[in-house]
Amino acid sequence: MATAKASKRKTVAAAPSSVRPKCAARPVRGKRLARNRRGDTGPAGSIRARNQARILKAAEAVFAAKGLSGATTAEIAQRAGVPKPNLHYYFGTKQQLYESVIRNILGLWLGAMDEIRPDADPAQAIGNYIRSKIRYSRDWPEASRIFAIEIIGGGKHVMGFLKTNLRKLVKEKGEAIRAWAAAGKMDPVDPAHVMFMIWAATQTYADFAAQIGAVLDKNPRADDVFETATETVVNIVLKGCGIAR
Amino acid sequence: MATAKASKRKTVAAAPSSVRPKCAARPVRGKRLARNRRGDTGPAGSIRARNQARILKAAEAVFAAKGLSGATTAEIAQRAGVPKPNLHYYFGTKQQLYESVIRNILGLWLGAMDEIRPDADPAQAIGNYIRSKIRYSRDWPEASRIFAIEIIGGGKHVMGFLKTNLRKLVKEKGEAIRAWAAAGKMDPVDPAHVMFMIWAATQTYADFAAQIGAVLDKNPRADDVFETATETVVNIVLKGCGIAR
DNA sequence: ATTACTATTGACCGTTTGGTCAAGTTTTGC
DNA sequence: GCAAAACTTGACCAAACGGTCAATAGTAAT
Repeated sequence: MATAKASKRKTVAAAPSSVRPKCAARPVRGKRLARNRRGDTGPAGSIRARNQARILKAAEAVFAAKGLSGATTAEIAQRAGVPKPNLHYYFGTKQQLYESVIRNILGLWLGAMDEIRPDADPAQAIGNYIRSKIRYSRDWPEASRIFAIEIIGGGKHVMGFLKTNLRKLVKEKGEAIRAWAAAGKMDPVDPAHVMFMIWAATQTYADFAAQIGAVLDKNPRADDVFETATETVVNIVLKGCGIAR
Repeated sequence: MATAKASKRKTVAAAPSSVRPKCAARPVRGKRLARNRRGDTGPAGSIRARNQARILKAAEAVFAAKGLSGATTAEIAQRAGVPKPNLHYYFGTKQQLYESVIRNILGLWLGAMDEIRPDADPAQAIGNYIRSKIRYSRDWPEASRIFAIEIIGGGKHVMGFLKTNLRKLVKEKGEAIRAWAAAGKMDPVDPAHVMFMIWAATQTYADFAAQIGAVLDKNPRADDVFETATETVVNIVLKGCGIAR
């Protein structure tokens, strides 16, 4: 389809002599042609929305496997089924595309945290939080991997998020945990480190899937792996924190 | 020093006209000049050993921060304080240098596992294992990060290690854990998943140091962070597995 | 001192890569 | 139905990169 259409268009720079007049009258360069990125969402751009989604999805896969520097725009474009300039048309530079992908991911991070509230039962709250984090590792492993690579590399694209949103969240949820401990519902653990432990233990099923699959000699995405994983992590964390059920 | 010596050597290709005779009589190409990489160790090559160590150390730092594809040979060479061709002289290609770095890291991995033996006391054995893994995360965070990036990317350079050495190790140590459970010394947990959890919870202090530092608003390498981390992880895992102390 | 080997390095090269451009087509608003 | 805006894309480029080479310098054994 695309090829058929493309064949109609004739190339113009096919002058056999390789002189090329070097574009004497370049467009002013500075006005920048006002890259038309409009309000981003909105019904007026269904083509825009569709293509952006395709490109973002492809970019997610490639960034997850190879990181920012290892990913090539050509591979992302091919995976998305669009020519490379199209990608730049929608997202500007590779950096900006990466930042768009990261922004998507951070939204999901915060959502899962809502489970933990001081008025809830700790076994329910923390248990459900762990379950949802492991489910998330199974269903969106690529998001987790991109985040992991980003943090390992120093996290400079997410430092703002970490120092504001996430820090605040840890403080809030930490208060809940401290309140539970004060009420004798659990041991007086260090809330932040417990959260680090939960994050690590749950995200490892996305980030280190290759290792887990190799060691278990199983498909790491198999249901029984995730069931045993969930059970193990929930049991150890709850019992380890002295939370009765 | 190096510069002073270099200034003595005169360039030879500085013919002002840019013709360059194109090296008509190239050395046969095929005999390959027998890249002299000797037995690798040995006292006869103290220069070799020193330079290889410098380069490996620099490579470790750069690979840990940027991964295989993000690292440039120029940056590694600069960090090592040697010119780029020197790096190729000792290690061949970037790939091969990377594999050398990886090989170094895998050695450390196995060493730390020796702690776990069936005849030991589980609280001691597992507790010490966790302590040594966290210490390792503090002292060699770069090794952990390289390993993490490698696994996230699919682990193709370490798959052999994972499917043989590590799988065997997990099976062996798993037997020990099962034996402890059978003897009533701990709960009947799934050994492999407990190990995954321990690895995740300990390595996170190397791999995710940037996140931990940002959330805690502290230097993530500070002693008190590591002490609280160790205490938290040891307590939760031991208690969570029903191991009395 | 001669020889043989090891180590050092400036200059270079082919390829890959992110990004641009201008000419084209399609869609939208009126 | 037409003009403006949005979208598409082959061809291209400069910079960066991994890697090579041949000339040179240092070192050790005889």
